[in-house]
This record gives sequence, C-alpha cells and structure tokens, in this order.
Amino acid sequence: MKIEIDHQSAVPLHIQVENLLRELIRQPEYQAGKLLPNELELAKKLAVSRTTLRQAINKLVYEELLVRKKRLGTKVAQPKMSSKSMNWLSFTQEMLARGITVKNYELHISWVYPDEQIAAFFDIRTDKKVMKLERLRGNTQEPFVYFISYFHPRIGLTGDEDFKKPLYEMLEQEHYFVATLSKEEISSRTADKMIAAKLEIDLGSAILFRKRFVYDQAERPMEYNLGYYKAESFIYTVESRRTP
Amino acid sequence: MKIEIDHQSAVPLHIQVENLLRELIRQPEYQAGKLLPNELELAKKLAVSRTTLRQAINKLVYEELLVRKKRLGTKVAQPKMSSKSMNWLSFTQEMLARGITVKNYELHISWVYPDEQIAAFFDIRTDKKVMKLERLRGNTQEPFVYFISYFHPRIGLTGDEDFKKPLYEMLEQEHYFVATLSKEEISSRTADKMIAAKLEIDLGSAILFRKRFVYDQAERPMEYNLGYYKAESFIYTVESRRTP
DNA sequence: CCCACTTAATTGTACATACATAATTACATA
DNA sequence: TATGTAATTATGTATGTACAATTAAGTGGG
Repeated sequence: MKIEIDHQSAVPLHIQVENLLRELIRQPEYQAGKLLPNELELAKKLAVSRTTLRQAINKLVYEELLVRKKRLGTKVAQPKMSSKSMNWLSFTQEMLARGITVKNYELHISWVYPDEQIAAFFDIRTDKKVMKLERLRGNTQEPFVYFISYFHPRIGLTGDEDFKKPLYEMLEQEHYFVATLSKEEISSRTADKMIAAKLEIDLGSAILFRKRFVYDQAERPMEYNLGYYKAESFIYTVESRRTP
Repeated sequence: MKIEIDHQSAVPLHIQVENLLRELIRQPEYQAGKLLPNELELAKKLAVSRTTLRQAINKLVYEELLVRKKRLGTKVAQPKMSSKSMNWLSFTQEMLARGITVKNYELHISWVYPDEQIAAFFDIRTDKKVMKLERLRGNTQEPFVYFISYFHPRIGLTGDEDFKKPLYEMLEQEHYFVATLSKEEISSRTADKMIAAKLEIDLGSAILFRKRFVYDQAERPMEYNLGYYKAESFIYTVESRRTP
C-alpha cells in the first residue's frame, strides 16, 4: 500500500490521510488493539501538520474504528458486529444471501429533471437532467419490490446499458465508481394506486419504504434510490451490540 | 438560556460550546433550516477561537443535527427521529438525544403464559408465566409508539417496579442484567383496530413494526419487544460502509 | 426574461505553536 | 515490600493566522 500523501492533489489532505488510515488499519499488522504510531511521528512521516492528522483520526474515532487512549496512543478498535460496520451488499447480493434468485419484471429508463430533494442530494441544479431507472423486481414467482433510482450525471450513464449484471458491478467495472457508503431510511407506508398496480396488491396494503443514498469512495453522491417493498416479502433486520 | 462560556471552568471550552449549541438549536427560534450566526461572529460572541467553535459544530454536523452550506452558513437540520447515531441507547435515551421528552401515556403490567414463539425465544415452557409490559409512549404532544415487552423470568421482575427511570438502567442497577446485544426486524404493517385506537390514527394507516430481541452480556435472551410506531413519527435509519 | 459574469460572504483547508492533562513508568523513601 | 513522588510521553485543549474554494446573490447586457 502507498503511504504517500500528494500535496499537489485536489483532494484535501485530511481526506487523503483519512483514506490512508482506513487502508492502514486493514493491514494484517494493524489488527485489533494495535497502536498507531504516535501523532507527532505519524504527522512527520506523512508530512502533514498534527492538526490535519488529528482531523483525519477524529473521523475514524467517531466511527469507532480507532480508540484514543491518553498516554498510550491511538489503537485500532475491536471490530464490532453492527449495522455500522455491516458488510455492504447490493440488492442482488442481499437477495442471493437470502437464497432468492432475482428477476427483473420491468425495466424503464428515462431522463428527467430532478425535484428539489434529488437535486439537493446530488448537489446539482434542478434544470440539469438526470437518469432515472425504474425496475420492478422480485423472485422467480412474483415481483415484490419496485425501485426508482436516480444517478448523478458525473457517472456518465447513457441509458444504453442492459442492466443484466448487478448494477454496482457494472458501475465499478465500466464507469469506475465504487459504491462504498450507503445511508438508508426505512419507513412504513400504504400502497397508493401506482404501487398497488405494480406490485399487484390491494390499494392501502402495507409497504416498506426504503430510501437509499449511495456514495462513492470520495463520499460523493452517486445514487438516490427509492424502494417500495411488499410488506410480507421483505423484513429488514439489524443487529447491534453495545460496546462499553 | 445562558450564552455564557466559562473560561475558568474545568470542562473544556469545545464541550461547553457544543452543549450550548445543542440547547440553542432546540429553541423555537432555531427550528428547521434556520441559519446559525456565522462562525467568525459566533466565535467572537462566545469569546472562543473559530477553531474551537468549529470543533463543536463539527460534532453536531456529524450527528446530523446541523448542516453546513458553503457561502450560506450552517443551518439546523431537519429533525429525523431515528436509530442512527445511537450505538446502543434505550428508547428514552434515544429520544432524549433528539431533544424529545418522553411521556408514558399508558402503562400496564400483567403476567401471561407465553405463546410458542416467545417461549422458544426465552427457552422456557409455555406453562411458565412471564411478565408482560405494555406501554403507550410518545412526546409531550401525543403518543406515537405502542410497546409490548416480555421479560425472561430469570431477571426477577416483580411487577412492582415503577418504570419511572429508563428500563435498561433499572435492569442494570437493580437486577444486574446488562442489555448488550439486540437483533431487530423492521417491517411494515397497517393499523388494526387495537393499534389504531391506541395511537389515535385511522384504521389501515401505515405502521412501522419493530420487533426486538434483546440479550444480556452472556447472550442469554432477556427481552422480547414489539413496537408499533406511527409511520410519520419514526424513520429507521441505517448507515453501512463497504469493507473490501 | 434569461444568460453570463462579477462580488462578496461563508465555510473549507492547513499550518505552527503552546500549554494542559492523564497515565504509565521509574525512582526514591519509609 | 509498599507507598508516595517525579519524570516521561502520549493525547487533549486552545489560539491565531492565512489563504482557498464554493456559491448565493447581485449586475448588466442581449
């Protein structure tokens, strides 16, 4: 791995340092409780100020990947099983893990003007069109989720993609965008006319609504995804552990 | 409220500032999207350096209580009730962290024979009674969640507890059971007659159903909890990061 | 009215510096 | 040995400073 910081780069130093540290603590020699070099030394080695280094460390401390200990140093935290560090899965993979073969029932691509919310998320103006991908998906028996995805123009999707292979795999291999962080909001709704028709359920049935915000390595917004799940076919599970 | 920072105090300035900001943004004049004074001005007013102020603001930004916007300023985020920054918090603490005062609207204790599912979870026989705690809870305005909890007999609850203090605090201090692991299943439902009446909503309204299995340090089952949340008042959020 | 351009306000980045504080270790002393 | 004390060493706190980047809002021309 590289332990080089590029002072000419457009990406801020503290971000570079942060990424470097993320990589560093994943190395076998830095597992579980190992101490990082002390701040002064590390700052010197990376040729950044201690302030900048601390800014990076702080972020990882906040994410509980690192733990500070006075007089001792900063050490790598015990990995936790929790939603925070949960392995990130694409829908296809997520379903595969549940033993479900995914089938696309409908697929529709269009270019639309984003509404305020979407524009705000992508941090673009509402008069710049974005690609909208609608997919009705499910197992081999029946559709059970209706997805609406919007993609940041930066990614450069044309609409000619066939979406045969998993989306993130395609984005990664052909567009060099690696989905790294996702934030989700799960809430409950009832089916309106449109959704009821898509999912072939009664009007007013329970729907699990899952809104996902997907970011790339640099934590830039990538995808804005809405998922309407048939209630009976999808239960969201979370495991969290207290760490004293 | 006091807008005073005590430079003599033993508690660090950035903590004082952080607390002050937390209070500040809870004031009616600082709701939803209102801008804070800009950093230079605020730093001057509080008589701390901009660096120190930023340290405090950063923490709240990380907790998503504040949102920075270049050229515009820093504004108060849309309040989201969620389980996000809670690593492990009881409902009371979770709500407190968001500046919501929890109120119990109803509280009912009974001893019942567990059904098959509950008995299986607790690993006891169905002819051994367990304590059932029903609570209708919410903020000071209205109830928004109906909880049904079952407790393992091992814990030794009598039913004479007053449930004035947070449940897990009580279990920890008086019964020496420390809730350590929770597994949750989140799904969507519509309100049946009973729930609609409890939460004062229409029959068939969307309900977020949250089933929690709580374990102690030794990963022994402790609590079996069902929560019926008014859809509008509760959004479940999850953040996950890919670790390759 | 709409577009391109300017400007100014605000956050963002980065550094150097100084002293405080906590905890371990080493050492002196009873 | 046990105990108190000082030195050491890491993080913690705090400030001042400087300039960069972003972008909302204002400006003027077509």
